[in-house]
Amino acid sequence: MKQELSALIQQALDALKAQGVLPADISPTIQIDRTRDPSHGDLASNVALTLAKAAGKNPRELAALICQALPEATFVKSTDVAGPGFINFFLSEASSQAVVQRILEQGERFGCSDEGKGRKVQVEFVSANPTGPLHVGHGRGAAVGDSLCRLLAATGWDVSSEFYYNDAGAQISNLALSVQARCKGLGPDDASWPEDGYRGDYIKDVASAYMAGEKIDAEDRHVTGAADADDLDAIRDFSVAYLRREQDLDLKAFDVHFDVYFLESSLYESGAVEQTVDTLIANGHTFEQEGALWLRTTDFGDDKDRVMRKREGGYTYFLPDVAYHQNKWQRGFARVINEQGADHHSTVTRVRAGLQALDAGIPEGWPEYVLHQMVMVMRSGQEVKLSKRAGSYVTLRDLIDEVGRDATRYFLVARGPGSQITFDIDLALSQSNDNPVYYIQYAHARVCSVLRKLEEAGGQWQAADGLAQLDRLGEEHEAALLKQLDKYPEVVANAARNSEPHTVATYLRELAGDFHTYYNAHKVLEDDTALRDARLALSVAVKQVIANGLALLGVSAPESM
RNA sequence: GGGGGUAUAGCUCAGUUGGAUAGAGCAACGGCCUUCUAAGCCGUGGGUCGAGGGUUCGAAUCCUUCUACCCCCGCCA
Repeated sequence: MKQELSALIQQALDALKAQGVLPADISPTIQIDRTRDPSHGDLASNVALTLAKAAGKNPRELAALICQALPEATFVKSTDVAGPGFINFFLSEASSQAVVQRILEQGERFGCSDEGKGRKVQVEFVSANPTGPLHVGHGRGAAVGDSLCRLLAATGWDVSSEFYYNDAGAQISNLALSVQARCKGLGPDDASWPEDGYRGDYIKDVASAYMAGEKIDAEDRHVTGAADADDLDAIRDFSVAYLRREQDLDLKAFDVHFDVYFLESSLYESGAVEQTVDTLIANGHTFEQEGALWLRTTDFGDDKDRVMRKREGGYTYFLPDVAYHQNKWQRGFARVINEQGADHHSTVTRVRAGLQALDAGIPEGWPEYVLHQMVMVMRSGQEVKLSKRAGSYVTLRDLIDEVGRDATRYFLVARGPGSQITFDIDLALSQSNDNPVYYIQYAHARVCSVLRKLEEAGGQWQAADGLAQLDRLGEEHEAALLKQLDKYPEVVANAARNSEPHTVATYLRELAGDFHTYYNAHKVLEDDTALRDARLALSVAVKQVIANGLALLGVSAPESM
């Protein structure tokens, strides 16, 4: 619709140029916006404002001239010059109502687009090391990352979700030692408890499962407990598999799925890390100092140079990071989006710098990052500290079990990643109406309820009947709904393009609000069957869009509440 | 000291990429269930958009200088 209007304005401008009213050498980009206030029509353009100076006319006068020069079009009912010089467009009822038909025809595909054109995109998120259950921060990453995947898939991208972790580093030896200590009956307060060991109770569970010879099936590995407290290698393998499985269960309960699990250790095994070092050296971006090998990341915008190979010979985590992203590049992803906690933001410049230094033709802004801020957890008015080592943090599973998946997901994805959020457990537990996810789901359930009511009364409704009567939708509340529904595909496209899933949540809140208002003001199941059919069509369209939108957030759309 | 983030109603947050009179929810107050689910609706009150300067027809939004809070700044990941 915006495109059609834009074309009309272009024609008007051309006509004015031909008449000599406008200088021939101007070529403005024509901007069309949705209006906020219904009295401003449905769509508006500011061309007259942007062109006024070049045209040497005052904006309102110019707007009037453009209006007069606009060709007739069936979908435009009227135009108006308003405010400082906006051109307001009032669409014909038929063209506003047509959105209902599009929704009913396209069903769950409504809102989808082909913007990605089948190109490959990867979203890496969560990427927690297997040293403990997932906490709320991981939950936020999971909610945002998974929603991004759904958005990208809906907009025509070939999406691959990826989970990256380390099963071999210092953290993992630490884990193995902790489990071993538990196997031997030690506790965190004993003198011989490993320094920096993991103190959480879950370590005890890992130990007893290991000693019981349990068989562990994680998504990407399978291990049986050797029940030998002296075999540290066996303990390590078992512990990693056990905690990976725990995380899998957390993610499954959250309805989050990964296509690929990628091991940091594989980068060493394949020689990718060595190759990366060699390339960086060959490209002349490195230097040696005090026995360590450095990469001159300051050449690429970093604020200081970084060590790649330590004096004692091992690599810092920075190097596998670069090797890993080179690997992603080689896999042919047009876009890579890394969803991480904001505490990792310093790696952004570093990794990009490393990739530039490879001189492999990787774009400067690649990969993209979505960084989410901390999640503060409150209980009884007090902050619960998130500390893996202390083992006293609130796990994602706790929240899902207590609050429910839908509410947890919605809460974690409904706000911009940049905003710090406070997860108030008492509030979430209190079953109060504070959580807007119910508000949205309720709108969906209400439509289902109306349909059930119709059926109980022996009535029937078919899409075709409703679509034939769309011109009966003349109420103000109906106009507002139609306009809101029409906006949906744009919301999805923008959310996917800008990696902002929370805008979908905001949109759904508005749509649900519009529907509740409408529902209270007008009866759907009218005796007048033509009117009834039209309103049912509109209601079913609302139900469809809510279901589509909630699906993008990974939240269910219940038929009844 | 350097880098990043944030600052909008009492509280939690939106704000359509620079548009018209800045919006929701919660909290407060007042109304609406013999009629499709009241997890709902309607109404009232509540704001120097952190502060100053700049850019222009027009700024919560862009630039700049401050202030406050959070995160990062290791040859840890």
